[in-house]
Amino acid sequence: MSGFSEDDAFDAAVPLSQRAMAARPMPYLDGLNPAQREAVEKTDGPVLMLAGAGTGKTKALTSRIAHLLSAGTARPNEILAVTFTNKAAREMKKRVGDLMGQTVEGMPWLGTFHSICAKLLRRHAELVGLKPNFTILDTDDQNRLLKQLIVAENIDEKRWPARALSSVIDGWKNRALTPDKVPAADAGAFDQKGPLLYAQYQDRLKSLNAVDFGDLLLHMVTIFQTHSDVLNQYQRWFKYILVDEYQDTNVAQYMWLRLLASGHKNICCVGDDDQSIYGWRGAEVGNILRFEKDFPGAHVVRLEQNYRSTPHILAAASGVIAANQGRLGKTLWTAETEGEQVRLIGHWDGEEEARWIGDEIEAMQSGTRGLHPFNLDQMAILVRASHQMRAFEDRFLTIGLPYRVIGGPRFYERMEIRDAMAYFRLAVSPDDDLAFERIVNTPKRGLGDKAQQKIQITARTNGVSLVEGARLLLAVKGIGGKGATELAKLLDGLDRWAKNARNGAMGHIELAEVILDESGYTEMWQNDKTPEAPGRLENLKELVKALENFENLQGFLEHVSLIMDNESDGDGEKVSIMTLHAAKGLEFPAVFLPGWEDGLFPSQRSMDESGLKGLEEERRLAYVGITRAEEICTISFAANRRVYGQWQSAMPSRFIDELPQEHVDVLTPPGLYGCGYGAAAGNSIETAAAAANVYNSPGWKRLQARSQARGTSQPAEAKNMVIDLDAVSSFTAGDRVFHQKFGYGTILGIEGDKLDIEFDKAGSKKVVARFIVSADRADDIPF
DNA sequence: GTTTAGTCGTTTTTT
DNA sequence: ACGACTAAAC
Repeated sequence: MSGFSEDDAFDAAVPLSQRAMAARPMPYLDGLNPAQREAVEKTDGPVLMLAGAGTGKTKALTSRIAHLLSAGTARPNEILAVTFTNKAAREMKKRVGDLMGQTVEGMPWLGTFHSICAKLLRRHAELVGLKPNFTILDTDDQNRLLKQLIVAENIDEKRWPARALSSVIDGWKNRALTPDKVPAADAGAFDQKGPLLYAQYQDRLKSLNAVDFGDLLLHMVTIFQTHSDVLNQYQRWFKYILVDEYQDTNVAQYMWLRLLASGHKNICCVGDDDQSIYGWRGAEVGNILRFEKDFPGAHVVRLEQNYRSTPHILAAASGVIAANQGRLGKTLWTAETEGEQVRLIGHWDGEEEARWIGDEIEAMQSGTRGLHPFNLDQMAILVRASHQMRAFEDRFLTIGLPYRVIGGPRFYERMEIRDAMAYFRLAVSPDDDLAFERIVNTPKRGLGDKAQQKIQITARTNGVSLVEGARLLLAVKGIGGKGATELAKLLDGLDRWAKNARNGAMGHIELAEVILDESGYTEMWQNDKTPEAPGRLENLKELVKALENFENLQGFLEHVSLIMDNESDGDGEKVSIMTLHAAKGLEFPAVFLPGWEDGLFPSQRSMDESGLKGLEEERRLAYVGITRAEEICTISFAANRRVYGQWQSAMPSRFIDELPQEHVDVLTPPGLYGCGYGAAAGNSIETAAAAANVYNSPGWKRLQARSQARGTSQPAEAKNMVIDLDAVSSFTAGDRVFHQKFGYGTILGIEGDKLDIEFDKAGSKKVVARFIVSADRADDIPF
């Protein structure tokens, strides 16, 4: 194989300054504690770095790379360093660069599992029947393809939806099972048709010259297993292997690593079994638990000194996680002695919880909580499930508290971005059938199901792409009316754009703008009156801006499927709202953990589906949540919550009882629960009755009284005392207005700096005036 | 072919 | 409660 030629260029490129560093002292070792130093200096043989939360894992990992490089033990291109996310990879690259005191030229093999596998697979694509320029399908493409197969098999797609099949198939791919290796035990999957459809799907992918995310790993494992010459090359090449977040690896990733490491055995895996929270998507905690068996003679280093949280917070987290079985075991400690206890408070319902947290954030921001003032960026709300975010969004919008939601749909999987990309893909390669299907009737061109079917049939009978099929169909007048003119226009445009893309008559950025313009796609959103439309137009602008970093459309498309992140909402100080999963790896001075109720957290579904295993993963999630906090950690729960429209009461999370009392400051007075109401209610009528009771119950009154007395519950209105009269005075009752989230509405009245608005879709709300735009100006919100 | 009513399924999410 | 998606009416 000639696989290495392109990277051999790096050999000669090792700068002299870098080679000379071997002779210099090693400044990167100075800031390390003994355990970290051990993890850095023990370079040879298998090493397991058990790094608890906040123990300087990334520091150790990057120092280790710096050590290998500056001691001359390995060249940058001989180190394989894998992460799970692009963000982590970027961070590591940057920090290695910082440590080396210069930009490290190279490190071509520092990246995510997927991006590294994509790179490898492009070199060896032919070994699994692909061309090197294969396209990488995302989940949406994947589902549409599976749906076609399901329909073709005459399966009721209602009862057996494509998403279910895709998760079955992903499950197999995560376990490195090709269609011929699916175990008999799984034969019944997806109504007995799973294995068959899996095989069909793989064939279809091959004929499209495409792979899905799982294939990137799976194909490489297959290649390594069946072509020992290729495997041997890489075993020799990658002298040192480093793996981040090892507890999150699935079977396929594990096999891939083992195959690569079995030569030199210089593999260093970093992880924390207590932070394994991705079991539901194939991660095997077993991988990290088994490490010493898998790699005999493994050296285990424990990083246990925590630099992030106060002693109380650490103790609370330890208390919770201690209830789990089968841990490798770590005891976090800190040199800190000061700090607040973990705060715990119960609320009447979810809305009150959101109200209280909003007030508390404002209080902490202004420093009226007896603590130093906190910046909004330093505070975060971490929830179990994303639907919990809504209560906070609603509340914060009403009181005018700036917030940012982390997570949600990724930039590149938003509808408008995917549509635009489909246009670009077609301009670059007109035979991209999936792209054509996507945009043929977007914007509406009068080409519905029937017209599309005709195109499909024409294309198939002539053995050509859909674009060519459409052309043929048009030539024989197989289609008429508005659809025909529009289709002709589209094909015409595609030709023109393709020509421009090839000859480079205009810059690729300009070309992208022209495509979006001439296709009528931009116009479609400009005419759209839904509240999302302005945001979508903005996203399109951002997409075009992102093109600046690439040479041409082709290059952009090559990388975008693996690399695009949504790092857009960076401006301004805002409170972060995110799921516990999204918070892993982050830290905040102040953290709010709402919704600690049994059934919500731990999630009932998780416990039902995975039993004790599920519960333990939920507990690790609790551990992750608490350990995100540096100074203040506030856990809360609500007695009642509206879930799927129905009021339900719940018991406080069992995890709350696992918090060690001496490290918790209980803001909740006793008596809210267990007074013979609420908890035992069986149906909604009883619940409603119980609810009415609770409101007047002595326990509830005590809770209210005590909260007032302690000063935990007073609203901190200080900030809103200054009424923004300018903002208010530009409106009068009856005005038509527009709001980013709620859409269009009519002003009912004005109260202070809040406007009482009846929204067309969202109902009536009181919203701070500065979030409101007059409806006739909604179209030209500056982008 | 497009609009509108009705049903269904609601964790967590990267690549 | 709500949003997404599908089936029937326009």
